[in-house]
Amino acid sequence: MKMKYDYSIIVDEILLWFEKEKRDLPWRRNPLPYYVWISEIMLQQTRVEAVKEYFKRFLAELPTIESLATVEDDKLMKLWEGLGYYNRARNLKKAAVQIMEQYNGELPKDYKELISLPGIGSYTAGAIASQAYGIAEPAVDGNVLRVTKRLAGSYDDITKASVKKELEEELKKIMPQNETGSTYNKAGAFNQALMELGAIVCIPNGKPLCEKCPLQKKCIAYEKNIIMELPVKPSKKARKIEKKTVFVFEWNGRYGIHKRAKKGLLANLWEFPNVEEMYSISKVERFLEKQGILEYEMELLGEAKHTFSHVEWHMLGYKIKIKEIKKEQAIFMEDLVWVTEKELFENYALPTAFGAFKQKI
DNA sequence: AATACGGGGAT
DNA sequence: ATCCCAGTATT
Repeated sequence: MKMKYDYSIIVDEILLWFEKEKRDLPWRRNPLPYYVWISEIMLQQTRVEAVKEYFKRFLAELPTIESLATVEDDKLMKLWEGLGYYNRARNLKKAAVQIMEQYNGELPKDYKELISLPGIGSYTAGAIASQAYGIAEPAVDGNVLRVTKRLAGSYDDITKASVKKELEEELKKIMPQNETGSTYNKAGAFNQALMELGAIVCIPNGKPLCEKCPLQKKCIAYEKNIIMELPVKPSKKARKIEKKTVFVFEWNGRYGIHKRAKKGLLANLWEFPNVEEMYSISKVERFLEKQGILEYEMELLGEAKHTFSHVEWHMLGYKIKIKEIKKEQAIFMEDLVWVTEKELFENYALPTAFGAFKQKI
């Protein structure tokens, strides 16, 4: 038998706590819709600390929606390099173009219009509507799920979309409305307060700081001493392992890099050319000969491992300094672009997965 | 309802 | 080694 928790009883207390304890974050200084939007996209599945510098640099380079709508893709990717989930950046630009064309260059206020834009789902639509426009829409992220399920002492599986949807509907009913004439954005503050509590008090991984929690007396999980059991989140399945041999080719003082496929992992980003499986030195020698690379110096760059959310790369790197090559045989080399070290570092977005070898260039 | 999609910090 | 982060889009 499932007990409903009445979240309306926490509103005033969590708002008071938030005003006292909230962190000073770059995107809280001036909640313009564009700033809120960029910060919320960057913060998806990404820690606050990681976002701070990316946020500042991004806005210094692309200060307006119009500048985002017209930015070169390579520059956009370079600004996002290392932040991960690169489709977020592509969707940002797609949405910016749409906003210029359909919304007269201004981010819409309406929740349904927001959620129709690429990269904006229920969480982000609620975050923008509430924080930038003061509209009473909930913004349910991982923090909010954790905090509310602990408050309610609920064993709901928070990985289920239905659980998130139900919580959104429940919170929407008790969201504080902004008072007319007031400059205090209660709706935006309430959403942020729940997330802030989740981020700095009711934390994931390890013991939450219940002694610092303003809602301790209203927390069922605390009362029943089941804090560590909540929230319920079934473990995910194991990652698969992919082995690769990565080549850092140097030729006439330039490095050969390759553009990845348009779809899939690290889509459209640059990489050092690579093949499946880990090649021994003798296998590399045979491979290079087949490619018409007749004279070269080989240097073993060693192994590197990179873990993605759903796959793991085990890589073995070789630096190949090419002296002589018969280009007509070099099928593998055909679509390489040869760039200087300076260009590689300044102009081409190379994912972190290749960082171990980029460093040994 | 599952799965793909990055990277890093904390335990 | 595992978890999980101010999630969304696609299958």
